Amino acid sequence: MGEITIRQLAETLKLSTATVSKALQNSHEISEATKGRVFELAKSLNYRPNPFARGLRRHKSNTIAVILPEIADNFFAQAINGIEEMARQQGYHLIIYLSHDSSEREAFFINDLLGRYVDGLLISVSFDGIDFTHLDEIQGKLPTVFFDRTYSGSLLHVTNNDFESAYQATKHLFECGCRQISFLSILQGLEVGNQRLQGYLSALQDCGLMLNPSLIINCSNNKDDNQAKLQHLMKVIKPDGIVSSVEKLAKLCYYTCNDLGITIPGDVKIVSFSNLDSASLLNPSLTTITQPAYEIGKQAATMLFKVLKNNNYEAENMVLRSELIKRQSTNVSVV
Amino acid sequence: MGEITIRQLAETLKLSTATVSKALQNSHEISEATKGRVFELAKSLNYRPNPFARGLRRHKSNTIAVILPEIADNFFAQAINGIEEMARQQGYHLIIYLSHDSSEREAFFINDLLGRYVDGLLISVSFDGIDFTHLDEIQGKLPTVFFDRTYSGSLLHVTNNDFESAYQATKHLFECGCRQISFLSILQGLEVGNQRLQGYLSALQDCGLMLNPSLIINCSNNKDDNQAKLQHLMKVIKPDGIVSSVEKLAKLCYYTCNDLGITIPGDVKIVSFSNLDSASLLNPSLTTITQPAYEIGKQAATMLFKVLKNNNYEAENMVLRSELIKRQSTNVSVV
DNA sequence: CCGGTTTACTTAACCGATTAAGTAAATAAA
DNA sequence: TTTATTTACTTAATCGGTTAAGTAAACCGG
Repeated sequence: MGEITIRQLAETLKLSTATVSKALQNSHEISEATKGRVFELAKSLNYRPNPFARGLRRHKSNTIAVILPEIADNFFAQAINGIEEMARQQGYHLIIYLSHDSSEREAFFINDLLGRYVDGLLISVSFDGIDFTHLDEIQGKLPTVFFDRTYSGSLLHVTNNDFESAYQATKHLFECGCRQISFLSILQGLEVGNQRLQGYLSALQDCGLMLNPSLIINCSNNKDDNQAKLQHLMKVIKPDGIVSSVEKLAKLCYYTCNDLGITIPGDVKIVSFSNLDSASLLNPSLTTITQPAYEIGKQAATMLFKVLKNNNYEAENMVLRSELIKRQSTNVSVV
Repeated sequence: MGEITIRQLAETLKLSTATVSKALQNSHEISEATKGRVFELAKSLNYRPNPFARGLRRHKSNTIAVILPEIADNFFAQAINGIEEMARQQGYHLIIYLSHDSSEREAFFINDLLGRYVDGLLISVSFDGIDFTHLDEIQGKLPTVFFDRTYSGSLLHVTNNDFESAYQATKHLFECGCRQISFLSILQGLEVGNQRLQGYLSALQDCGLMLNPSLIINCSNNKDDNQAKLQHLMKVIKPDGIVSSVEKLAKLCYYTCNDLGITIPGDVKIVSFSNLDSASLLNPSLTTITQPAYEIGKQAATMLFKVLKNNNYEAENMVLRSELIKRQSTNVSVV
């Protein structure tokens, strides 16, 4: 039993497909009596318009795409939650792509999307990022909102107060007595990474601390590599405070400290950007800068739908505030 | 500048659209010379066939849907990773829906999907589950593979050895000296929940322990409710071991024990089904039954693509093995 | 050299909706 | 009463591909 088509409705009701189509759209051209008959039959047969036919004609899919670096990360998982919530409310479908921080994959996905598949795009750009030409190509072709990880050419975006957060985190460590504060940097090519680094640097200056370049660790997505760098940091440089710009590096710190017998927060205090919901259950519980991930997703989606509705690119970029949550990993007196 | 259509290619090359279409599909009806010309032009103009037009004609979208209860959960996040990997390899798109454990939402999504939007479905069913009629409706209409959370009428599924895992976990607690072993039950209406409970019961029996019904806590998705039940459990029933059938209940145990000054693993030992990747960083580190979540997603997707390719519903259901990882929360001598 | 087959195309129908343009009947305005 | 307008439809074109059916030219065996 094939799906119900508009033609079947029309034949049953002895009407033309045009009439049925218009009736279903509640057009003023159609009499109330006819509309009633059409609605009734459509409902009773559970008629669902074929999305391909509709999409072909309307050049609209009621679908938006989300491109993320990864999903097994609390920040992105929560962000998707926010995005999905808005999409569902608006009756949109959500297609998901994971770039795994490969801009090559990202470019592949975007090429696909430009093939008129989706009405809009939400993206948090991948990091391995040298080549942004695929992102430039989007401009004017596909309504796009960047969130968290933006790039320089992005028109619309929702971000966090990353500079301020990193500043605050660094200052917090200073106030806890740290004088050799290390910064675990990542996402160097992206605005978000840069802002966090700058916040750290600015805080150092305001605290009257000299910048020691060897305290800045440029991390990557290569875990072994990061581990080696952290080992070196903890063994040789021996900072008394660490600002980690992402969650996974903080975890790596914990493991490294465990291995080396370095105690947290006794020997070194740690604060990390993180949306780990079990941060307070860690040993020791982790002081975090927690981004409003769900809200970021929600706001980014809201912005996109606004653009789609008004059919223009006018919207105000948003900056949401992260929160510094102090826990044991930066405790002054060890419990 | 609108998108390139097949007609434009045809006009440029002074061919019919039929020829171009066939050439692009590498049809034997078309000469090599012509194919070459077509491919070259298509490539140089970055021609992308309109997916609506194609879908309309072929009744195929190259898209599969995934319906999950939630995403901010390590198990599902990892499962999606596996699914996405396979989908990308097969050139399929992935539409995601979150039921938030509401079968009403789930039914709404499924109704949508039955409107010929997608080629197949991967689903882990929602729990609030009394009414499964929307799942019954799928049968024969939409190729579907259930994973982890199946339901009784499911034809194809990928699951875990949940009975065995719960059995093993319970026995592990027994071997660690526990004699009052509590079971935190959830997903009672679903096979997975039932299997876990049965595994627990079976282990009790084999260990020669009497079943004390008040040790079985029927939890829900209401956090406050669960918390109250756990408070009661810890204060009044005072078990010396707990098997938690999901991650979030284990976390709640940790919080509850913290509140009540109950020590883990001293006063009570805990083992939980969990894919928390920071389980080993918790205080104390958590003994887990860890499901191969990525693999489950991957296998479920593989099964679905097999069904789609062969255009039948023949595939062998899979049962993947979870792993019991012993950590401090079930340590016999406190470290 | 002729009928039959193969090759390499083209023509046209089709997928299922939307919508511009057309039309007959009813109603209103002159 | 006649014309203009409104109402409530229908017809047909269209979106951009796919594919069954048709065709002219080349090829081929007897």
